[in-house]
Amino acid sequence: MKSRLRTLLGDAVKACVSQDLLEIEAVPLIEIDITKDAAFGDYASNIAMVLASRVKGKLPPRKVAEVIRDHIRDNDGVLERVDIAGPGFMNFFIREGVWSTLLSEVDNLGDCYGSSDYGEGKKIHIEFVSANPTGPLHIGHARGAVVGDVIANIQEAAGFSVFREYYINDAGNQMNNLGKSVLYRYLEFLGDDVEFPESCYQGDYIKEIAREIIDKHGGIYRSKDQEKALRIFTDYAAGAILDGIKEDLKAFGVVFDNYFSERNLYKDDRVATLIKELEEKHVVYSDGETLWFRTTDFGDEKDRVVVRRNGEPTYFAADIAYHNDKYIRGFDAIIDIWGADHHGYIPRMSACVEALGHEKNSLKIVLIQLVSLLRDGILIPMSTRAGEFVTLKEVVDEVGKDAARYNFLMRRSDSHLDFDLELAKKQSNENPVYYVQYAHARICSIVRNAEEKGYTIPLYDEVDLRFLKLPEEVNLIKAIIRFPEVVEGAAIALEPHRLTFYLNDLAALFHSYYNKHRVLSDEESLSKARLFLIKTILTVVRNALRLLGVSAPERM
RNA sequence: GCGCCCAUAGCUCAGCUGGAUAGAGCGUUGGACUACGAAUCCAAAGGUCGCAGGUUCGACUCCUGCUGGGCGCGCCA
Repeated sequence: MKSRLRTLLGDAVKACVSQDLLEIEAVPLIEIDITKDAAFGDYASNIAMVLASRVKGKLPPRKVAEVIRDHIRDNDGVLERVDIAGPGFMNFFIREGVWSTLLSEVDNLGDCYGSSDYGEGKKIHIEFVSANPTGPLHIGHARGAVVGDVIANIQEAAGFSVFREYYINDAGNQMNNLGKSVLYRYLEFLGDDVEFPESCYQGDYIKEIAREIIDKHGGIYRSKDQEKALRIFTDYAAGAILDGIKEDLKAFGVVFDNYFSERNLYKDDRVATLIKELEEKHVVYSDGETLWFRTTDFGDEKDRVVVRRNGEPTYFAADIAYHNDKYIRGFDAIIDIWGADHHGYIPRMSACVEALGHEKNSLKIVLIQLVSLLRDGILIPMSTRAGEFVTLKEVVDEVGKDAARYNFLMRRSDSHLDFDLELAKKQSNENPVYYVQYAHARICSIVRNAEEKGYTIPLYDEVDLRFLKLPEEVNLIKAIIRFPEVVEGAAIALEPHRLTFYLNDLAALFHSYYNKHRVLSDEESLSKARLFLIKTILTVVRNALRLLGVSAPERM
């Protein structure tokens, strides 16, 4: 509807311009807003006010609005009337009955309703989670996992071709640390007198891995060359932990197309080759002992080291190579999901993108703020280093996938989030997941009821939608029609929380309607019209929940 | 010291990229089950949008300064 009006209005403006009624340099973006007050119609546009200041001869906004209005060609008869109000708003009143005709689309598209071809199939790479395989995922990773996953889903629905990737940081010295940690525990178990260093990973999962190695191979590594043993332990531990991470993510509904190992980048000297290329482009320079990236040329506050004095490339060097690789693989746009504590890293990363010759805004970075885990309002203290943390798996096991995911999606991702375990478990009105799911189950229940009474759930052509004229019904229809716009908006803004807010609104409209009016009554035509209406609500709720990765139960 | 983010109802947060009278949930108070599921609904109370300027037809939104909180500023990852 919105886009329909936008074309209508755009054409009208063009007509005015071509008839020299309005002299302007360029037609600006036509904005159509949904009004919050029925007195202002259904949609409103500020176009006349925007144009008024740019028009040669400076016409008053209301005058501009009048001229535009006179040139609107509403061939389909969508509009009841167009008012000009306030300082120069154009208020569009949609003809009664037009709304319900739009429901045919919901019925026709079914599971696809809400999707669009906005993205034109462009290839998008989205990287998220990307936690080091040095320990199981904890609750802090969970939010990024869900937000990344849902952004990917939304992008797909908006017509992009999406590739989900997890970057495995498996090349730094933290991996050595991991191997050492397991090795020490291993030797400890075998009775050797070792002192477990404080710098090593303290978590119990290290012991479990050590125990596993003993179970499989006994003490054969005790006598082996330490360096060799360390390498074996490192690889084993990283593999085991990564397997666990994959499992935990799967249980959380997060699945990747690819796990990309940082070590891959060092094969065939790919990092070194790229750095050489960058040197030839003069974006990397040497000061005699270290190599620097000239990120200041692209807005960073200082240049960054890519190869250390000792000849070792930095993490940053690998990251340049990784992002370069994404572009080489042919992605049109790249989305990175990072913890908010990495925000200082953004200027240098987007500097790279520019230096590599790509458009600056082809890389978008979504920051995820920290999560405070609470139980009954009391903060649960966590420390990754000390191995004291609540894992993702524990949370999912305790509160369930649906509640966990939904709770992480209820706020903008760049604002702090309190996650209360007891609240997330409560099956009450304090927990918004159930509010939405309940609406779904409730509709399913009505449908079952209707079928028992001999109704078949009607198709669009089988009902007379003129029966739906209650204000509650019109509001519901408007909300249903809005769904594709919400999905598209969320995709453009990379803001999945818009979906949860929308779902809450829709569920509220439905619950209120349900409490006030009966779907199934003695009047058959009315009942059928209403059955059709709730069927479209069902479709939207189910589709939206699917995008969020939350189940839509038929009974609860 | 420099940079980034945040500040909206008692609490937790939205506010659709500058629109008309700033919204929702929780909490509080009072009400609704002899009809499709009360995990629901209805109503009321609750605000100097941190403070002060500026930009314009119009500011919670953009700019500057200040106050208060979070984070970042490694040849760590």
